[in-house]
Amino acid sequence: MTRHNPGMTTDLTLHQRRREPTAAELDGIPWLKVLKSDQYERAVSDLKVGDAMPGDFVCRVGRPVTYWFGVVEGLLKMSSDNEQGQTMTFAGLPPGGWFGEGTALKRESYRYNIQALRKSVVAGLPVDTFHLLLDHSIGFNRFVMNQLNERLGQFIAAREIDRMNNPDLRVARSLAALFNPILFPGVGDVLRITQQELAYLVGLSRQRVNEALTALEAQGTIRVEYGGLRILDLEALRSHVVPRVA
DNA sequence: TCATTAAATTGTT
DNA sequence: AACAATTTAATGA
Repeated sequence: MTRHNPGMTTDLTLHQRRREPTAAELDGIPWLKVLKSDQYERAVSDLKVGDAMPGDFVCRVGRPVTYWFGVVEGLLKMSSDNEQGQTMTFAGLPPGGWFGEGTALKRESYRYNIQALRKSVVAGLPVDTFHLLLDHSIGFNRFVMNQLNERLGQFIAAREIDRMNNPDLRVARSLAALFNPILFPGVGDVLRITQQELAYLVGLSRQRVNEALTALEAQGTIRVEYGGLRILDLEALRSHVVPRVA
């Protein structure tokens, strides 16, 4: 697990900067496409979006669940505070990612902090609507099931990443997670992330991340672009073993 | 639309 | 951590 202290305390985005979603934003919400017209209408009318500024909290540990959240644009991080008050970052959340279905299902309280790493657009579906869709839409159930299954795989992979001491491998596997097309269909071929942001997520220095990215590019699995990364070979990122540096 | 300037990001030590 | 180089975004004529 990676640790760092952002030291910011802002309020929940959907409570503060809430507004109606635009057509383009609705288009970026993957599960809307599986709904039948009446359910679609209901979902769209209940959906809210909010603009999150860097450091803003989308949700916090212990707060009662109000929404099922998704990333429309930008980059969020999922983290948790340990006893010593340090922050452990579990995962980065790029566009197209929806999370918290576990807690939404059980109507519990949030088990993670979700915070914006950069200016982002966050969407939220009220829990009641979430349950309504679960009760009436097979397509929605299938989406959520897929989501849960894929995320389980991601968490198992994350534990392995944590044990790895090779920074190149850590970066590669973390990137593979961010490029997961099932969990984050909004990402596509180019992931918008700075090397500094990636460094925060994987818990390495920016220099070391830069080095790893250069190696991955030389290997032909990604291409480094200004403010983002282009995926060329996802399978290689997931499994390919980076040559040991000695 | 283009040129200039500021800001952000990257590459390197 | 610091710095230079590069790329993008913002500004205004």
